[in-house]
Amino acid sequence: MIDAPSWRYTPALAEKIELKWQKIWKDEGCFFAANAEGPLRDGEGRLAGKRKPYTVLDMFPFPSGKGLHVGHPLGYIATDFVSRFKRMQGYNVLHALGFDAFGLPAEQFAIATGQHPRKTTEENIANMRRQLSRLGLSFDPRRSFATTDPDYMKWTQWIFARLYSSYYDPDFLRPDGKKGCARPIEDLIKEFESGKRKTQKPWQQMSAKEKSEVLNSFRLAYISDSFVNWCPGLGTVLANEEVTKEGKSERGNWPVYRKKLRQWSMRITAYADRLLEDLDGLDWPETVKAMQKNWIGKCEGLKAAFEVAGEKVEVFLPYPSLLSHPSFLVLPSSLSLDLPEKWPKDAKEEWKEGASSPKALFSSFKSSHPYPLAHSMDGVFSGLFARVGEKNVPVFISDYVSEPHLGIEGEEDAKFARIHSIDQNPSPSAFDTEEEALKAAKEKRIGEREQRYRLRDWLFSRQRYWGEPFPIVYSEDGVEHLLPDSFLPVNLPSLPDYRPKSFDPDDSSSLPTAPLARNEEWVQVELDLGDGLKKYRRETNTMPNWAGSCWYYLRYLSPKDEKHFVNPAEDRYFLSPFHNDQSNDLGGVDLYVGGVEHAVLHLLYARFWHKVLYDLGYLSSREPFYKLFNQGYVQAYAYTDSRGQYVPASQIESRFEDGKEVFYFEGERVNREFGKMGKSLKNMVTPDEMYENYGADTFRVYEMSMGPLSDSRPWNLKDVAGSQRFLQRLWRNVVDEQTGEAHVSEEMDSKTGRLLNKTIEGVSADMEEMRPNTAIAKLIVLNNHLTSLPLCPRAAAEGMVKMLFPIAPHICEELWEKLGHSQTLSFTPWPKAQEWKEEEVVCVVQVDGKVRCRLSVPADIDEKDLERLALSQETVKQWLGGEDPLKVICRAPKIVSLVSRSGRKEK
RNA sequence: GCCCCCGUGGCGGAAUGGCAGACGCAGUGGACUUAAAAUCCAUCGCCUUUUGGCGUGCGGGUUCGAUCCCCGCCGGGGGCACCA
Repeated sequence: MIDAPSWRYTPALAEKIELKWQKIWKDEGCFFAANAEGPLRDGEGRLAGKRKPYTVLDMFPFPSGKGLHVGHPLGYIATDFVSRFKRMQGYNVLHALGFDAFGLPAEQFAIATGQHPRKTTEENIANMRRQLSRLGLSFDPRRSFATTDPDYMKWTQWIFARLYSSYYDPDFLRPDGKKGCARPIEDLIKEFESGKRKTQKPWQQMSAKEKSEVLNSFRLAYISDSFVNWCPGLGTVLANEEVTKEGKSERGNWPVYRKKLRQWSMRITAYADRLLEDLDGLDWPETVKAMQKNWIGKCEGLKAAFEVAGEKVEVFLPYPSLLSHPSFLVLPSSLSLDLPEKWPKDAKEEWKEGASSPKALFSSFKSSHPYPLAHSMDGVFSGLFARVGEKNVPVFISDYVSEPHLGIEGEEDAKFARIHSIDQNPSPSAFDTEEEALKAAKEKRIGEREQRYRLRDWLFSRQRYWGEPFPIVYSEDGVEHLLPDSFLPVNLPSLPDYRPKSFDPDDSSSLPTAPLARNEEWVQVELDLGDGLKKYRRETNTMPNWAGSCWYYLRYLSPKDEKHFVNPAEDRYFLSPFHNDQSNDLGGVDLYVGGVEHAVLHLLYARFWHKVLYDLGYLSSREPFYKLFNQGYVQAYAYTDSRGQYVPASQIESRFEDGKEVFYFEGERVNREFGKMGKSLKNMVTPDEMYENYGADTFRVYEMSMGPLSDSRPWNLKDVAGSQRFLQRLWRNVVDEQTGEAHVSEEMDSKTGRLLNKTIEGVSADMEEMRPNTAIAKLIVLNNHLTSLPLCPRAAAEGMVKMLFPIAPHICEELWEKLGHSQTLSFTPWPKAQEWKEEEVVCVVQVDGKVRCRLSVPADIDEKDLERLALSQETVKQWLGGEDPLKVICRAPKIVSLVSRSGRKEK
């Protein structure tokens, strides 16, 4: 400690260097991306909007109250090295980070800490900014915002208004010349008024309420009656996920009831075809494409055909898996159904209606429900159609024994439900048991491809406080009215108590109420919507937090634009098709990095909005995200003692016993497990600890070197030392630890030159393909070689520093400066490999597939010469047993493969 | 159950048809040191140890040559959950 040279690359020096460069970058506006026009045009004069744009996007973070662990920044470090790499290649890189701050988690955190969500959200954002800023990420600070900012919320509401004011015309030509386009609802109204499009009752004779109903069946954002899981005990509507199999709430175990509720939806089903078609042109992981395809519903189904009581029965199964599922198949042969007394009236009526009229049933399926027959029970039974002769009859496949929503509580009740839902004469002549029916169905299945859209419209209302209010009011006749754009944003009123109301848990007749409904002063308004001052009631539901995350990437382009949600010139400059190296006409963000957990919903919703905005002429690109990359997760070891309790992972001692690693906590042997990083498993490591003990650069290098970016990997604190040693060695190679001055040689030997060249070649390819782990390995090889030299050649040092800069920017800037440069590395051109020829290469000679000899040969050796040379080798002759080879394969200059006569015989 | 992905040293992982185990961690031996840390050097799949033999979950196949391509198993992970 006393003897440590004053210029050793210690964590303390690393911190000093890191803070120094972070300040310089900030003061110089180093990461300002340049817009095509307007106030953000000049990007600090460096780029002047003339370069090719490159947009790098991180998935919108939610500012959690729990703080970050070392897994969270993984994706940000990845996008940062890509951004820095692209800047060095001469691109105008747009890289920004905002915050997705509305939604249930934010509200729950606020409730738990007894504060207002706006306050907790702002605090959490500040904390997250602090933790991230210490990483030295190259975001453009001018483009950051939160979804809760009134200025942003205004445009979210504005986009909702466009969706509400549009309908989908399957025959209208859209900008790319194909059929099917969103159009203003006014066009539809004109068609109704002129009689060009017929309605059941003449349009002119309809009441405002009737007109509203008709239009809502066309609007892309529409209001209708849908089912929800209502839990009076919690005073809230629950997601299906939050309801247990017993039909109770996961939290609190309260009864849950199915309720019809008037709420908002998005007509995403209208875009199903296009959402499927355009997937093919995207540079996305195949698994994510498959998940979206599966979700949208054009999946393969099975047609099963068999006979029941002399009649041919065909069944289409949208889930191929259900046939072999341990479920049972019941086939009624008539349409008369006797439904259980216990079933709610609604469900009974819908059931009968659906069963007796296949047509009605099919249309209701298309509009909102995934299963043709089971919609009234929604997932209780996977009800399907069967065709018996000319008749359509219901088929049930189920493995549920209990369905509390319908009053079916256990095995006995479930049987009751089954028996009553099938025919009185269940055709015993065909199948005596369900197993037989299943077997027959399996054997006779016809593997035809069928299409059904299972995709369902997107439920867009939440009975919650912390979300965007709808720009909607209701007149006294119950008809909804859109607020004009000049009324936006509709801000949230502050409520003394924003929590959900409490109800009698057993009162099934109660209805959920939105917290906003409690503020009568806010709800009741007097407005002039063009026909004089009138009284209205505001919509009291709020939007889900998908709303804000559906379009944030557009706002980064022109964050302060007061006239547009995105400035059209910036949209064209940054996102239009072919805007840089994109090979198709879809356009969109160049690179989108985030977790695979958003593979379906977020990505699907954002694509849907993007396409609508494209149809309406606001955007130039057909897709929002051209390339998608899913980074893996950082997992961590956790340790349990003999009682199964978790013990702090940071205090574990490992020893080697009989060649195996074993673990001790306070002298007691403990077990090692593997799982998520977090407080509950006592294995959390925070970025702050890493900054303090190693520095941000070491942390960045470690996270990027752990393995392929797309894989999940275990956090192993011991391994961090390797990354730290690498940076320390690099530092020592360039800087004299005693004086702090650069000590390099102006000469470079040819061996170092060749290795440098080879490294540039390899690292460039690795960076391009987002393989930082192998790039770092190659840089370590070069660095280890430089360590072995008496003095590091300047050219090699400068090459190293340039190549490592995207991953470990601070130390590289410092070394670059010490090497005598005054400009930041950020815009220094990425090194180019020289054209050079190896003179001599090693050739491998194989006999019967085994390497028997190595030859040093001229790189441009001719195949004949190489063959002759190989055959003249004594060892080769020995392995051939003195005979001529049976076969010779020569791939000059790398390999000669010989097949011996004896080797062939053995085979 | 169905679909997708993945199985390589003690560990994280390299190599995508051409010398398996790059690079890092851990381990072992040594140098330096009063000592420790740090640093540096050597070693580091298994068996024989000398030429060699065997090794990428298992069993087949294609090929001059297979971790890589094909077929069949075994094992692990993810999706199929209307959810933020």
